Amino acid sequence: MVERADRSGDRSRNPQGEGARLREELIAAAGRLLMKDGNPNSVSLRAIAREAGVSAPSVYLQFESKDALLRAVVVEHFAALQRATDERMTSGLDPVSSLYAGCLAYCHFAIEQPGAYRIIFETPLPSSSAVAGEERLGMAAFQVLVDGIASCIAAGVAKPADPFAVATNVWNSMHGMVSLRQHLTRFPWPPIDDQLAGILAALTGIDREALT
Amino acid sequence: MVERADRSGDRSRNPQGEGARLREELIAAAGRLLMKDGNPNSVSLRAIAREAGVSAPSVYLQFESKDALLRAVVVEHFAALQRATDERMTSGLDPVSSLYAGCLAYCHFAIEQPGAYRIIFETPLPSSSAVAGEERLGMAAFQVLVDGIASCIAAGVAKPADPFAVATNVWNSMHGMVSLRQHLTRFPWPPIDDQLAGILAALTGIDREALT
DNA sequence: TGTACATCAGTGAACGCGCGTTCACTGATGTAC
DNA sequence: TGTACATCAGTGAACGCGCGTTCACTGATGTAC
Repeated sequence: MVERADRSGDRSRNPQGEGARLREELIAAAGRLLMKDGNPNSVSLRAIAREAGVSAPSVYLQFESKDALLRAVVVEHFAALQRATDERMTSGLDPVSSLYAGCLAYCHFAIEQPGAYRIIFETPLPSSSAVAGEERLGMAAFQVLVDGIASCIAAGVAKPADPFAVATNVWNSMHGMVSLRQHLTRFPWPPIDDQLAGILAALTGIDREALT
Repeated sequence: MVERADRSGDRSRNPQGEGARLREELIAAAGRLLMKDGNPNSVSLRAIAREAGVSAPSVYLQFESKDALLRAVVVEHFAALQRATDERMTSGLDPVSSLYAGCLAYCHFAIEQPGAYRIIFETPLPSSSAVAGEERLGMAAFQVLVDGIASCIAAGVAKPADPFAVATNVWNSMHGMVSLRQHLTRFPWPPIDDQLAGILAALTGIDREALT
């Protein structure tokens, strides 16, 4: 997806007509910074430009403002999270293991890319049309979880309930698990897959033994 | 607890020997700022001093650095959260309604004081002796939840399980509920007490109808 | 009782820094004739 | 084929700002004689 991951210093100018590549390079650079330290608030426009091997004003060739850059970064990482989750969630195996695999993928993404995860859910986006679009995207992603749970209910392996309400609970719980793990690293956390299986079983009524 | 809540401008110097009062005033000022906007990262030392009606250098009469001030703010708000929760959790009624009341108090605190709640769990504290002390405090607070759940199990109203593991799940889920509510305000959230009751019932095995 | 002095809460000016953003520019590459 | 010109990616210097922190100070209050 990202062809060039230049380190600062050895970057050469893009060929004519390809200036827009810088857009992807900047988003990738932001991703690298977010991977290093988990605090998205400390990621400055200048730091991103530096990481991309480019001067700060160059950012304005591709983005209207720092806010626009950050928005693009959020959208990109959100898409990555969605991709990782959906792939597993719709893997076509039985509904229970699909659901479990999808949820586990969500947790792993959050844990392995804490900065990316945090910027998705903690970046304060100003109310604008761009946000409305993102909101629709978010609901579409959430719907995949709702469907996964509905499938389990339909298959008779989860207890009958409103799939939307159950999905809300599952998602909330996963978010709590992964974000507390990020900040309270010394708490005696159980293995993430065990904890997830336990919570999933309790919230959906799926047999704990069926979650591998 | 805080005697003086002076607005900037009308503050008069503390009487001699009472200079340490400024310490509480600064913490209270930080609290007011955190109540207004939920983003703890945007709370600067200068802004806190301004809110307290005092010049920026005055902070250094009470705190060694901005970090020390922030640490004190975290400790203060953490204590407030613990107080609010413990009061309800150990209210002496039957174990189920105590547990539910305690958890609900936790959620309400987080929702009503989002800035305070966020600073407790999101402030990156450097590894130091102060942190170890805080960690012990945190575990003590968590133990109250563990005990509440253990009581329910002992009373035979919650299904037998490791209380520590169940408490971890409950806490994680509550954290997820409240922190996502803060950031995704347009999601169709169910009423917090309904959602909490549902999750609590599922995770502990307590009869949903027993949670009022 | 009055006066000199110590204590102590709090300040104003200044520092160097990194930030987001603007502006006039440079210099390589492609195109027209 | 060579030359003039347009296009376009990217830059360096500068701006005003708020930040955390330092430093020498001010001025009110209490104490000693």
